[in-house]
Amino acid sequence: MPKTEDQFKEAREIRKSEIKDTALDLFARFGYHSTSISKIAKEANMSKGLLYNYYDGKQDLLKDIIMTGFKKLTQLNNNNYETDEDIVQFIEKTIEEVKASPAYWKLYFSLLLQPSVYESIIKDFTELFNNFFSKIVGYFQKKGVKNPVAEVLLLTASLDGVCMNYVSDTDFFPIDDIKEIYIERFKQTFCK
Amino acid sequence: MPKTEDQFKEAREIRKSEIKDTALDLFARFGYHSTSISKIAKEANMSKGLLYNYYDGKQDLLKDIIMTGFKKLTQLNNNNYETDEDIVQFIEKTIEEVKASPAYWKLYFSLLLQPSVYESIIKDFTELFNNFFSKIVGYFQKKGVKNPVAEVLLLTASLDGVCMNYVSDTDFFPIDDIKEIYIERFKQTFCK
Amino acid sequence: MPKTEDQFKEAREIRKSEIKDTALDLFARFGYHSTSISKIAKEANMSKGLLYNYYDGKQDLLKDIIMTGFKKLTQLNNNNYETDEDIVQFIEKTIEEVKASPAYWKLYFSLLLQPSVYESIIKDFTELFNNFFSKIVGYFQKKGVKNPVAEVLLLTASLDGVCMNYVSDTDFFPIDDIKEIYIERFKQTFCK
Amino acid sequence: MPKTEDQFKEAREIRKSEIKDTALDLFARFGYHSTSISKIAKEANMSKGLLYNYYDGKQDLLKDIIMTGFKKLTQLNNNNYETDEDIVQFIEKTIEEVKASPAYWKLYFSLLLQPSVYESIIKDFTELFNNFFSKIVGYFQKKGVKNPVAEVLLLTASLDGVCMNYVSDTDFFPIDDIKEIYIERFKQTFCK
DNA sequence: AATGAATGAGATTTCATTCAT
DNA sequence: CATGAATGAAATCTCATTCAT
Repeated sequence: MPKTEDQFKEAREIRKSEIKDTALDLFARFGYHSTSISKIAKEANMSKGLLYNYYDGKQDLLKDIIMTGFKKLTQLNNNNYETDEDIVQFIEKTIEEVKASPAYWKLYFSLLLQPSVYESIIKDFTELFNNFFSKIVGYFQKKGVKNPVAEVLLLTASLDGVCMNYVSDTDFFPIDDIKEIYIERFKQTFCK
Repeated sequence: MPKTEDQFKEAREIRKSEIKDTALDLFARFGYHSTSISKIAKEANMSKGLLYNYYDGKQDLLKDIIMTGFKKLTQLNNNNYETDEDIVQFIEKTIEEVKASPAYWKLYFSLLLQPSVYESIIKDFTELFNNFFSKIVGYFQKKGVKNPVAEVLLLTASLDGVCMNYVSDTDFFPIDDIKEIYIERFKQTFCK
Repeated sequence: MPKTEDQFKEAREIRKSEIKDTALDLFARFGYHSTSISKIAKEANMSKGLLYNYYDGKQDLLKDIIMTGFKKLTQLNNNNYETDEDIVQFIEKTIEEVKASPAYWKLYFSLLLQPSVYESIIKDFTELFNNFFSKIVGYFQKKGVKNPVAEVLLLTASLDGVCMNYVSDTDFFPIDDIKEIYIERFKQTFCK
Repeated sequence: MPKTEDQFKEAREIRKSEIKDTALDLFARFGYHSTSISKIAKEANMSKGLLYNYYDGKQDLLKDIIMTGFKKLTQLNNNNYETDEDIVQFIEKTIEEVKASPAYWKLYFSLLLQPSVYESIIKDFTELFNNFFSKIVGYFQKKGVKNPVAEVLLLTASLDGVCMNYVSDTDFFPIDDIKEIYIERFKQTFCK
């Protein structure tokens, strides 16, 4: 008896998830360029051919991995950056997210400075970031700081650095202590 | 008149510098993996064969590039991190250095999370960093902060993030404004 | 009520015809090698698996396409090449046949010079052609021409050329005008 | 002692010719699609990699083969189609050319009806043909025939057919006899 | 009868590295 | 010192065919 269309679709999604998980793991551990399609297929216990049944190629697979994580992220944030509490929550959630998926963020950061790989993927990210950016600039404007744009960039850049250092060596980097200090200092500076 | 041995050596070093400069430029622009030896040789106006006369291979070339920058860095710092002024100077010098050689630091950050490429190179960096690290922990201990190690890591991670964002888009990122804010805030927090 | 064996057979033949039509269209438009089994199956609204239920493979499908057209052709001709009128009719019918099934003949000509594809198929064609050939040689012998074999080959080769040019660009090539001229000239030359 | 630039260039051209000759032979014998790069490299006694040093790929190689033959062709013709003798010479030269390079023309005809392969290459051919076409239409106009365009197309199509049949089986097809008949008939019809 | 997942062989292509000159 | 031809291993990708359901 042949499977129904829905059954096929579901099985397909499951299989794609397996591939994505495997690939993400390898990409994060060995780097995108040093991970071959063959390696991914072997690790996922399937033939190379089948992988190409699911994805158009390595870039396409990468894109799906990045986008899947990215969608999860957009669902996470309430996208409100008005009160002090909103900002603090944003910082906390960001760090929690990185703690939850260090492999994903390791991949993300490893691609950031590789235009040849990243450019084809980055568009949606930029859009999301710009949206978030303008909102949070508004927050700092209300605070009356001298240079709100620079203020936002310093905030996000610092967070980037913290997250990047964490994913680079999760066992060593005391992310929770640092989160605490960082938030404490943020409150001291902006929430009197 | 035949050249002396020293003259030979010097000429050789000059040629190696040319190669390094070319390669660094290409690595930073297109990424390490997307830059072929052929491209480097062509861009440096020499044959592939000659390039292999100077370097044992792509990795070896990369290592020399990274190490050359690294030596310059060690000469830069006075390696004293005791007074407030020392720390502020460290921050300033770091940012000035990144402004002076954005290509180098772009390459550096792009490799940071690619163990397969970086591992062979990173040892000396770690050593330098550890040396610096323990000294600066001392500074924060004297300040009486609760968690000096986390404090140092937050400082260096933030700086990392700022520098990485700057090299990722030097035209857009207002590094000077951010430096100013960052140092100002550092003084407010730690130098009363 | 279950279907009779004949009904089964007929339904099967209809399905095979659908496949053949689809495949012929694709082969003619994109070429045999550039048309994948997947594409044919999709275009024919069936699964690859089912297609393999009807045909043993790509070559087998091609063979059936070629043979079906070939059978139609044999039924068309009365196979009599004795009078002037017979030859003229042969020319006319050939051209009409090509006008009726340009896709088929495009495929045919595109395969003619690709032995690796065609060899397995060509045998029956050769046989038919030889049969036709000897008969038409007789016609020219009776006409008393010097080299009847060459005469037949020139006739068939010219027709080949005309047909090939027509199927290569049906919209542009004025096949009817050319047919008219060709027959007129044939009559002038051989039917005094 | 390193070779001079000219020596390299010359050696390169020789090597490219070897590759082209080998590939043309294989393409003509087995067809373009059924001939792999590996096979060409093996037959030419070189590694696949080296072949890619000379050509960007299979299509590029094909293009060079076709274009090389095409240039030879343009040099051949005096490009004058005014007198009866001009046309007769054109016919003769065409056939002589096909006799001289049957493999080339087999390849040419085998590609004619394969748009997926040919399209990228055909432009220059079309241009040449159009140039020739308009000139020869003029010839038939002066002859006062009813439909000069159709007349030219019939002529070229017939020649195509003759040539194609010849290259399809050079041993069997009596090209010289046919040429003689064809020219004789042409004279009878148009040169009174 | 019917599906599309799965395979595997082989095709094209890339490129760090070596080598003859 | 200097060249670019040459290699070979490995990467990406394709697709006719088989198979479990």
